[in-house]
Amino acid sequence: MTNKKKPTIKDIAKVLNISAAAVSKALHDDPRISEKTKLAVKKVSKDLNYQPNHLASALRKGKSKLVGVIVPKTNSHFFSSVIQSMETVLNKEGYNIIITQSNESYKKECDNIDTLLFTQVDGIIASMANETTDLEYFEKIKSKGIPLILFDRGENNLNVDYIGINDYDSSHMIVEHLVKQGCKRIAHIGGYRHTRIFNNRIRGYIDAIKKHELPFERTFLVESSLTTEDGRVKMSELLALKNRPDAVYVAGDYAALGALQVLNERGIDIPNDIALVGFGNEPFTSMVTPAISSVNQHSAEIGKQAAQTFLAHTKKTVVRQKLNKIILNAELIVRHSSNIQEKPIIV
Amino acid sequence: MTNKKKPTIKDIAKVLNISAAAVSKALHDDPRISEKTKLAVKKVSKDLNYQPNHLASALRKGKSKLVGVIVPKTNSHFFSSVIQSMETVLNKEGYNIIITQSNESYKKECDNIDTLLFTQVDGIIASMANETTDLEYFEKIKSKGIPLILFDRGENNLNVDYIGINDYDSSHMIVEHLVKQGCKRIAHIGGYRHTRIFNNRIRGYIDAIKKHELPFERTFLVESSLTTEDGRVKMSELLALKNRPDAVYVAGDYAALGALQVLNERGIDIPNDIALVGFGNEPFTSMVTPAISSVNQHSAEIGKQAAQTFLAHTKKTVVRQKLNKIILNAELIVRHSSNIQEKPIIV
DNA sequence: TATATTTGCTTAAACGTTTAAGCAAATATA
DNA sequence: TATATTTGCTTAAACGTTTAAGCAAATATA
Repeated sequence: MTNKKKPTIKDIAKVLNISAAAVSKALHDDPRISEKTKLAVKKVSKDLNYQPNHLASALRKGKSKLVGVIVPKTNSHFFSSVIQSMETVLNKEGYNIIITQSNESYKKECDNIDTLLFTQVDGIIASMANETTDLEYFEKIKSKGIPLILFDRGENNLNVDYIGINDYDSSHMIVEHLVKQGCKRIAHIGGYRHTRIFNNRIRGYIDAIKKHELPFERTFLVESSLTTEDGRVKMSELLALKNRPDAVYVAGDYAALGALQVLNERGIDIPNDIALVGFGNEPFTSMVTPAISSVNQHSAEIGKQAAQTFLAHTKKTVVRQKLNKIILNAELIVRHSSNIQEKPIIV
Repeated sequence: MTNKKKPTIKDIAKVLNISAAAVSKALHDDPRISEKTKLAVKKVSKDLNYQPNHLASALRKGKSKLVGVIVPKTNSHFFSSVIQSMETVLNKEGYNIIITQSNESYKKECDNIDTLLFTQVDGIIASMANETTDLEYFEKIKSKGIPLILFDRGENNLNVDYIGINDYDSSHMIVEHLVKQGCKRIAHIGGYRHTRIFNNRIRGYIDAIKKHELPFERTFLVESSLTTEDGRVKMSELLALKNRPDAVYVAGDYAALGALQVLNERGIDIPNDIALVGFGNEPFTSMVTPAISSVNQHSAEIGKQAAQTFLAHTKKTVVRQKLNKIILNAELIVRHSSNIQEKPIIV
C-alpha cells in the first residue's frame, strides 16, 4: 500500500544535485544561499511532499520545541481554558504542548513528570495535585535545568515562577460582599491548608472576618477536598450546628455545587436563609438554580502569562533573573445565590 | 547555575570502560549481556541520574511513541473522559499523547494535523470539527501511511477505523421513551446533516416517528450548530409555531441547556407542557433544574477501544486487515425533564 | 586434543537534521 | 592588473541512540 518512505532533505538534494546542507539552509532562508537555489529547493520540496523530521532537528539542536503541561484535570473549565490560551501563545512561537493529567494524585503527577522529562520537553508548566506535599519531583525538574512554571496551585517553598490570582484579597472581597448583604455569621468551606492558594483564601477569610468585627467561630472554618461530594458532607455538618451560619463561602465551585444541592434538598432558602458564594466561575455556576455567585480567575490571562513566562526563559541567556511572580486580581461575579437585595421582600 | 548537561549512554560507558553499545543493550536487558555488566550499568545509570534521550531513540527507531489526538474541545466532559481513558491504555504501552483542539474550526483542524505530522506522531486519533466537510487533510494522513482512527464525529467516506455509538438506535430509544410518556408531537433539534452522527440521529428520529405513526412535520425538524446559544434560538423558533411540540429531543446537551433556559424563562412546565431530552450525558444535565434526560455515550469505553485499535495497527505487519468499525450501544438516562409519570398529577 | 558453539562484548554505520569551517568562483577595490 | 572581499556553495562532524556484523575468549562437543 502507501509504503513509500518519507522524503528527506537528501532526496531533495539528489534531485537538484546539490548538498543536503544547502537544502537545509535554503529551507531556512539562509542569506548565504542564492534566491535561485531557494526557489528550486522549495519547489522540489513541495513536489516531493517533503515534511521536515522534527525528531532529527530537535536532536541536533538540543531543543524539542515541546512544552509539558500538568494539570489536576482537563475536565474543568478553568484548566481547559488556561490550556487553550497557553496553546495559542506557544503555537505562535513554534512550540507544541503535551497535556497530562494528575487526577489529583501525587503518584500520577510523578509519573507525568518522568514522562515529560523522558520526552525531552523544553519546559514544564504545572498546577499541582491536591495530594502533593512532597516536592522532590518538582526539584528534579529544576535540577535538570528545565524551566518550570507553576500556576494556580503553586508552592512558595519551591522558588519557581508562579502565575495566579490574589487569593487573600479575593476572600476579603467575598466577605465584604456578604457583609453588605447583611450576613453576620459567615462560614468558610476551604481547601487543604497545605496548598498555598487555599491557605491564602483561609487567611483572607479570617482577617476579613476580624476586620468587619464579626464573631470568628472555629466551627465555621472547615477543611475540605472541595469535591462535590465533600461539599455535601461539609455543608451538612454546618447545618447540624446549633447556631447555623447565614452565609457560606466555599473555596471551590464543585464543592459549592454540593452545598447547593444539600440546601435545596432541605428546602433552605438561598440566599435569604443562607447565602452561598463559590470560587472559580465554572460555567455551571450560572446554570444551576439558584445561580451561584463565584470568583472569576481570568483563566485566559493566566494561561497567556504562564506561556509568556516560559518563552522568556527560552530567550534568556545564562543570566538568571529573579523570579517572576505574577498575581492577578480576581473578580467577584454576583449571582442569585448571594444577592439578597435582588429579591424584593414581598412577604 | 545547574548547567551540567544531561548524562548520556557514553558517560556510563566511559565510567565502566565498555562500549556505548553494550550500555544500550544492558539497559534494554539484551540476553547477550552478562548479568554482572547489566547490574553495573544500571547502578552507574542511577548514580549519574541518567535519563534516556527519547528524541535520539525515536529517530533511530523511526518511531516517536507519540500519538496525536484532535478533538473539537477538551472542555467537555465527553471528550476529556475519552482522552483520559485513551491515555491510560496508551501509557501502559509506552505511548504518550499530544492533545490538540480544533475549536470546531476546519482551519485549526488542518493546522493541528500539520503540527502532529511534523511532530512525527505514530498515529492520530481524532473527532472531527463541526465545520469539516473537506477531507483532503485527513487523506493526507492516510497517504503518509500513518494510522488514523476516528471516534464520535467520523465520516463514512474516509474509509478509516471508527469507534462510536449507535446513533440511529439511540434516536429510536429516545422517541420510544417520549411516546411512552404520552408525547405525540415530538420535535428534533439536530446537528449538521453533513456530520455522520447527526445525520444518523436525524434518520433515526424520522424513522421512529413513522414507526410510531406520529405525524411527521417538517417544521419539527431543525438543523443547529448545537451550541447553547443556538439551542436557545431554535427552541424559541419551535415555540413560535402555531402548533407547538409537546416534546423536544435535542442532539446535544449544550443546545438542550439553551432550550431549557428558554422554557424556564417563559414559565413553560417541563416536562408536562414540553418534555426535553438531550444527548451526551454531560455532568451539568443532572445539575440544572429540572435535570435533563440524556444519552450516555460510554466515553471511557470509546477511548479504550480507540486506543486499542491504534495499538492493533502498530502490532500488525504489513498485511492490512479490513476496517475496524466499533459501534457501541448507548444508554438513555431518564431524568426529570422527560419523566412525566414521576410527577403525581395533584391538580 | 581439535573443532564447534556460545558468550559477551566491540566496531561501525545509521536515523535526518544542523552548523562550523573551508574553499572556489565571482565580484569589488586599489 | 593584482589583491581583497563576497557569494554560494561543499565537506565533515555532530546530536544520542540502536543494531547488524564481527570477533576473541570461554565453553561444549567429538
